[in-house]
Amino acid sequence: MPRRIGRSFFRRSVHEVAPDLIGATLLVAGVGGRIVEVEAYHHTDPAAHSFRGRTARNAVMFGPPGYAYVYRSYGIHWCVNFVCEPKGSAAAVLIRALEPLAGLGAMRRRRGTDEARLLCAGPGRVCEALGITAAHNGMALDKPPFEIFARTEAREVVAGPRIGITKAIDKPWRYGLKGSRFLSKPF
DNA sequence: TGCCCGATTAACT
DNA sequence: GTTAATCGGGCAA
Repeated sequence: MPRRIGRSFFRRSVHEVAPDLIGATLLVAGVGGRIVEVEAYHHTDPAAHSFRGRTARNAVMFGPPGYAYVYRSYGIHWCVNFVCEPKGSAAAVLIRALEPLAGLGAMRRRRGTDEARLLCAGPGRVCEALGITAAHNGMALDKPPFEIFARTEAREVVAGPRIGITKAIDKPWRYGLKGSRFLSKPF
């Protein structure tokens, strides 16, 4: 049986947690799959929402690790992060893509497509497929509806520049499962 | 208050 | 390759 990830998993550097999440399994109310792509953000990082200090939107990032930070992107999509590091670092890992494994029917219905590769390839798509909305902002990651299981097999992680940002674009803080066909973009 | 831009996506040409 | 959809944050005035 896979090991359930607890809150202490997230109380480390965001750059340790991020690659460690590659290959882990994320479920929301039983729907989800293997995490194949994430990005790391930190309050010292100009590209991070927490860079300019705490606001109503990013307040969860400034709280304790092991909680979900969900925000509205471009006024349309939802994106989910896992808050990391001791409280105050305002660091988080953005979940960018999954390999769909559980609840495929629900994902297809929510996403309006049958193509497995397009169900969870991108942060907005992950949230739509898993039914994540503002209602999940601030929820604990070790309690329902969230379930996260540690990876059980060795896997090769690749790193590269983050996507969709204009600041700190040189930082190689995007991590992915090497060779996965479920990435939002190849590395 | 008003204006611009963004950790995006899908539907265009 | 380009663009619309749509809204909160940041900054200028």
